[in-house]
Amino acid sequence: MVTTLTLTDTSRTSPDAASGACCAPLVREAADPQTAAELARVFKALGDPTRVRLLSIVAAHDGGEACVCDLTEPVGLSQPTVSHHLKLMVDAGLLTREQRGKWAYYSVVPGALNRLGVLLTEATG
Amino acid sequence: MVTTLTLTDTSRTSPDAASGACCAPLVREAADPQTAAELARVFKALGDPTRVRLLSIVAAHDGGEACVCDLTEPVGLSQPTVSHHLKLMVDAGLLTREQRGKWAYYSVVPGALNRLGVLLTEATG
DNA sequence: GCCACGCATCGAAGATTATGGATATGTTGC
DNA sequence: GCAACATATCCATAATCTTCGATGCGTGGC
Repeated sequence: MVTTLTLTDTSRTSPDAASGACCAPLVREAADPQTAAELARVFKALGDPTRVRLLSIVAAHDGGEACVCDLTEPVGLSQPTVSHHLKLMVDAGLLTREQRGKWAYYSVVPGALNRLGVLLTEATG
Repeated sequence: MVTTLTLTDTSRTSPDAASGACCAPLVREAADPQTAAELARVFKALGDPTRVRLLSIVAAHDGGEACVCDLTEPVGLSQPTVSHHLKLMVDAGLLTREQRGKWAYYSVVPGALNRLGVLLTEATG
């Protein structure tokens, strides 16, 4: 059901994938509908205060990863809700999930935020 | 009703404003709830395909500005809908509106996207 | 196998959002 | 003031989102 945005690893995936380094800085030329849709999906994943906090907490956590049990209390939401938000960000290509034993460890996809940032940053030079 | 995010012009506004250069790159330390909420509001404004396209079209347009009449046809939506989306982005501090004659010209707030980008970009050094 | 634990999924309720038709507001020209 | 035009606002509807309780699924320990 999800188009697997492939913000994940542009080194091996098709270059037309998504918010990767595929396209001009958003400000240079009008984004085509498909690119806009893919971009919007990532932004939408960041468009919720809870998710921003979750992402930030995960990134700042020891080892750059955290399990759900580390996250429910800081954001003050139920475990299903936190799992739901995490899944959204995984689908958006912002987080990865790794199951180790009974725990599911989430971590920020390396470079995902950077690529987004580059897209936003106008090479003002 | 809107908190006027002040992504607009950090040179004269209070430094605690919003997604300005106020805070660590989101990945360095866990964002506090208020910062997360302010950030999320900007991301939410970008979390819609139509708005991404509108922003992109405006930015890429001649003179970096465009009126509503320039925008309805490219996105294929009604004028009220386009106006609504534009207002959302103005409230989020991404666009500015300037009325000149009968037309309302929208343009990207200088530096707004850059500041967002910096927040996302982890100073990997 | 059974139980406890961590987490995902399901289902539902409430809130928010996107969209456009009708209409109000503001501007220009007469 | 009136008419024409460009936008904004209002209202209603359909779609989507957030949230959580209940429940299912996988793992580890006994």
